[in-house]
Amino acid sequence: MSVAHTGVTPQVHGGPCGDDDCGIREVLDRIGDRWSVLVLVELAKGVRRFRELERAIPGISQRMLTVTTRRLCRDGMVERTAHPTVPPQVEYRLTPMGESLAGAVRALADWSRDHRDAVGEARAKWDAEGGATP
Amino acid sequence: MSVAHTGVTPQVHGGPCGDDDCGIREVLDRIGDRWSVLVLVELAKGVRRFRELERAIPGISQRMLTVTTRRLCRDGMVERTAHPTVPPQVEYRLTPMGESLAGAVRALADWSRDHRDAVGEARAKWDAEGGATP
DNA sequence: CCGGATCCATGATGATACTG
DNA sequence: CAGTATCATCATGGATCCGG
Repeated sequence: MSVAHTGVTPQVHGGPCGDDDCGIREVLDRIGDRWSVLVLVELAKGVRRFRELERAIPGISQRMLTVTTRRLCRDGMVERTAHPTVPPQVEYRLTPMGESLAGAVRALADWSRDHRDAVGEARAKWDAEGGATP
Repeated sequence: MSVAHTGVTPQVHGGPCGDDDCGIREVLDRIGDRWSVLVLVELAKGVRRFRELERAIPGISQRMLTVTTRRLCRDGMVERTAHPTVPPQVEYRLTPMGESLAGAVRALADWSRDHRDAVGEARAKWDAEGGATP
């Protein structure tokens, strides 16, 4: 893709993928989209309001923030608290399970940071050689 | 992209994550697609040939397997060895970096299995309540 | 401020047929 | 066996307008 999307919800085409899956697709179907992890990481820093999340995550649109938070709520990762004030005030915070997931995600992020350069080199090499295998 | 959020709040997990997205998007842009992790997990079991991978991953098409393995090769996760025999014989194996990534992915898969039920319940509850905020 | 609803562009994926 | 090529499809996500 440049991995832009990847279904967040199980696609209609999804295959059986029985036990070979290791359940890995389960998570990726939830956080593999463009924004979920970013919201997760931001909320791991503390309680946030809608507008705060929007400002903290450059490039996200109102719609995608709504869609993403809602999805995370549905999956039990995020808790939403609306105060009936004027103007409206809504707070988002991670549930214990959400915190747990954020921790697991952070491990992967650490891996990414540690190997960023190596991946870049491998890619540059591949591109320079035109995809051959010398 | 630079982060614009106002203040860095104390970390919940102790990990700094101070910059931007912690680089988490970097990995997800590589393995967040539908097939990469499945190929990764299968190759973590040992060397595989093209057909073997195809059979081991239900639902993947020839094209997507080609695209996916090639991408993993380009990023330095997989090594491709073609034997000039008849019929052709091509072997794929993880590089050390690929093994490393597979390990990190396995951790996430473990999380997934451990919380599968909890997520299912949360989702069922949400759906039953029509997305309300009880 | 916090969204919901709609239209639309894009790109990942799938199906199928064809080579070496 | 191990791909390559081409076309069709459909979710994802962006833009925008509207309402509470």
